[in-house]
Amino acid sequence: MTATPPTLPSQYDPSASEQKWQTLWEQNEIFKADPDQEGDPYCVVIPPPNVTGSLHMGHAFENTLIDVLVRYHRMAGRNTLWLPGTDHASIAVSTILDRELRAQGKTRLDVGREAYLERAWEWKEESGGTIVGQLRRLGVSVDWSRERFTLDEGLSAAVMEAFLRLYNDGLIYRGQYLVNWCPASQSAVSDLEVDSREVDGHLWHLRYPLTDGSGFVEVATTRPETMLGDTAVAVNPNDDRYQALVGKTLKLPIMEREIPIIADDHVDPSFGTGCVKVTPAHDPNDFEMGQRHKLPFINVMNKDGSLNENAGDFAGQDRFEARKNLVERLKAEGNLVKVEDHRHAVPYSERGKVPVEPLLSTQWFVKIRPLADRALDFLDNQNQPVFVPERWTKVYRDWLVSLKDWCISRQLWWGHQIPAWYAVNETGGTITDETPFFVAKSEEQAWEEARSQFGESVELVRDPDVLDTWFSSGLWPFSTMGWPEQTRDLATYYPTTTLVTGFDIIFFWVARMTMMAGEFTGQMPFQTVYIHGLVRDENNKKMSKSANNGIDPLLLIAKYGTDALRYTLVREVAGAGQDIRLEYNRETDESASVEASRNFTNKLWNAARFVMMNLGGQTPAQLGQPDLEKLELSDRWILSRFNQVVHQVCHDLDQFGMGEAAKTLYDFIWGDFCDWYIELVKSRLWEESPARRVAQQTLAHVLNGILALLHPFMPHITEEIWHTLNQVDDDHYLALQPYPVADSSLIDADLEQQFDLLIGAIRTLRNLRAEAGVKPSAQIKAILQSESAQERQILGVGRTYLEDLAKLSELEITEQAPPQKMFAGVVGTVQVLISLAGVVDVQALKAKLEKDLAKVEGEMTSLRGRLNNPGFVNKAPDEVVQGARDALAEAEKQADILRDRLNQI
RNA sequence: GGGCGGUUAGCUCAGUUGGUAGAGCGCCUGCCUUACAAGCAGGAUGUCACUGGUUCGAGUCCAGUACCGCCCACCA
Repeated sequence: MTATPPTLPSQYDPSASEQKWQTLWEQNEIFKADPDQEGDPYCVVIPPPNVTGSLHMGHAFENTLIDVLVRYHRMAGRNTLWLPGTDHASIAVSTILDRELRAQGKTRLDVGREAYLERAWEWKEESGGTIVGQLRRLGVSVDWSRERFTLDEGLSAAVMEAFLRLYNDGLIYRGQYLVNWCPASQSAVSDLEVDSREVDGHLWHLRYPLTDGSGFVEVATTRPETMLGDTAVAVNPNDDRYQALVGKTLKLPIMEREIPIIADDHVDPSFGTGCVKVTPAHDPNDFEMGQRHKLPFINVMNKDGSLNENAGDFAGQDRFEARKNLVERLKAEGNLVKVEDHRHAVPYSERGKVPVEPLLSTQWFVKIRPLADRALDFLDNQNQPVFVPERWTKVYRDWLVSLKDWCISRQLWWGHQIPAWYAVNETGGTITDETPFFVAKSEEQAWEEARSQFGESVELVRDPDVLDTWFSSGLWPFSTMGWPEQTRDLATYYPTTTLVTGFDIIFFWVARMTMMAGEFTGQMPFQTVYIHGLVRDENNKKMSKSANNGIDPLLLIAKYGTDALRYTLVREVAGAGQDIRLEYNRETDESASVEASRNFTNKLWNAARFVMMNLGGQTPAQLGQPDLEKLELSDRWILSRFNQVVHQVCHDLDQFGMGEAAKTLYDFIWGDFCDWYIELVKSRLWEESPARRVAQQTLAHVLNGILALLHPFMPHITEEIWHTLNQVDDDHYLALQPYPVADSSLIDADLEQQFDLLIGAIRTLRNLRAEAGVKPSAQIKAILQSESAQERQILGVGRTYLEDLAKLSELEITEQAPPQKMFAGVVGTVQVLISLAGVVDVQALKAKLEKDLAKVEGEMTSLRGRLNNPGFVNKAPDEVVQGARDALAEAEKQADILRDRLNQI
């Protein structure tokens, strides 16, 4: 299967290669975790994508980041598990299925629970399959043998167990409270599933007459239809204007109901008239006031958003239609004082996209304070989990502090059905607030308990509602490993090491996991939470379905390859936690930044091709490690640079600096390795000699190292090249090779500095050639003059490099400046001269020298200014002062050389 | 109303513990040089948002201002 170097095409084709490795990795189960393997465990659970369709760019981004970390740690020797899976996404999938039914003119009630769920599972298979296929296209190194789904058997058992334990501990209760009701999905939703939107609405001022006929009270409302359920009007107890009214009663217009005027601190006397209508069954504040003052709770609304029989004449009308009609009626009766335009926040259902209605209903709740307080305790006393970037800690903490009880029941069918059975025979065959119920792990157990309490004739009906999706997701880090059983996986891989997710999900998911884990496992479920930013579109807009501005990762993968896309996403992420912007042209489906990464893959491909074509058919193993005794300057330089880079990349990755690591590798591979080392080594490769062998060893060694270093970022192309380079078969994989470890004995800062002089000299020579208009192919004579013996020595060692890369036919290295008229430049204190046989553009030469001189003189002025400042000389650290003196000396030398040359013209 | 990010080359962004600014893309010039034209060589480009402060020295630290963006929040 391994190709031979000469047959490799000059352009890398990702499409065949990527699929090949994805298949081989999976078939050979090389990412299958083994709890008995040695090494410190490193475990990540995937943030399970919803089975609502397909993956978007955010998923590609997130899973790429995870894969970089996971592959790095796996190669670094950790016992690694990345556990994949998907989430059933109760509301989201229900919304899709309901829409599908509606298109057929049906509702879920028409098809029945069983058929509905059958369809839901079909949908899950389809969408889940798509998503899993897309994850494979990303090349993620997950353990597919451990793939889980939040609604599969094991996880369902975990959910039941969790519910039961919380219930038995008094942390789950059922009761009638005001919930956020979404009339579109006809279900309760949690506070988090509500978005507030600024809406241009109105403020209706209504007039309620006093029962004793002594006048009126004016109230204002943004939802006039709720007045049908008013059971009081409230004023601030300290409001002098109304103190006399407190205790009196009003006659509610239309309903003709007598309602009291109460005093409550909640009322802000400075807003509006200072009088507030109180509708305890339809407003969260009023609900609390209702409780405080023991007011009646009158629910005037049905679950579909229409008004009910308590709304009198308006019964049966939709809430917005009723609003219009009611306002007309109030106006006709003279009780509408005025209508003002009013911009205000309206709570919208995140899923249903309609305003939510605070509605009184019976639901299941998790008593959250004990759970939240435990998570806070872990955070405050043990700093767990650690957030990266650190600033998210505060966001997480603030939220836990202010958290209220969590409504976990949803009036839907797709999900974990609540394990509560009602003895409906006790309440006339239906489930009411008073129906006795049994919470049990199984139906059998419920029956058993029911019979022992109510006798054989008891009739049981299971609660039709399902649990909030996040209830099961909250258990994900341990339920996926077999909890509540004490499994080998749990013992080894739990708590997990790192969780990678977006900030938008800290509340929804991260906090739920920490609370659940604290309760059930007594530990935080992960050590570190790495929070990444959003992927924004080319206009810096958040990608969203509604804006239809998503960029399909599959499209870019098809065009540029998975590795190119992955690399783009990672290298953009340098500022950890920052949003990233993806360049994209919607006309052509092209992305300049992904193209740049694709070019990088091609660069690597060709560098590898060059190396392999010059190894004489030998593998790195056959060539052996570079023979340190025989290394020449450029070999020692690239090995120094390489080890420096290994050190840097490992350091960055250990600190979650994936973007920095990616950039470091780019610069090293393209700059140091391709632009310099390969060019420098070429002349040695042309002919058989001992020098050639060291060059081959070094090339092979460094390339192999590059492949390993880059593998977490670009797993496919590196795997492909690695197999060809090393001529190994399908029983070995780069993905399982050890990550390079820096050999600090090969890092030589002095040598690198010396090498910079050579590079500088070559650059100066090339610059002179270009300025002088010398043909690129022409060989020329050059003189390098320096008074420094050390500089001359370095230049001497690098003589062939200078000759090769600056295309010199002759090179003289001298102490004394030659008098001839020559084209000149300067690097360090080296005077760089090229001869110009015949034609010299004197003006060009003069202009160049003057430009260089001006620059150097500017530098000198600045340095002198600093050194003449006693404050600087006395207070700055010695090495800084010395550095400035050295720089000034060099600049003066350079200026001398340049002036000298100018004078000669 | 609270809180958090951001503001650096035409565009997208880096900038480590304070020591006079970098990359990619784009642009200009010249090259199809036997790894790569998805390439090579050379070049141009910046009142580091604004104001003040600390310091010998500030893109970097402190205070404030402006603009952009995000999160949280029950003003009817």
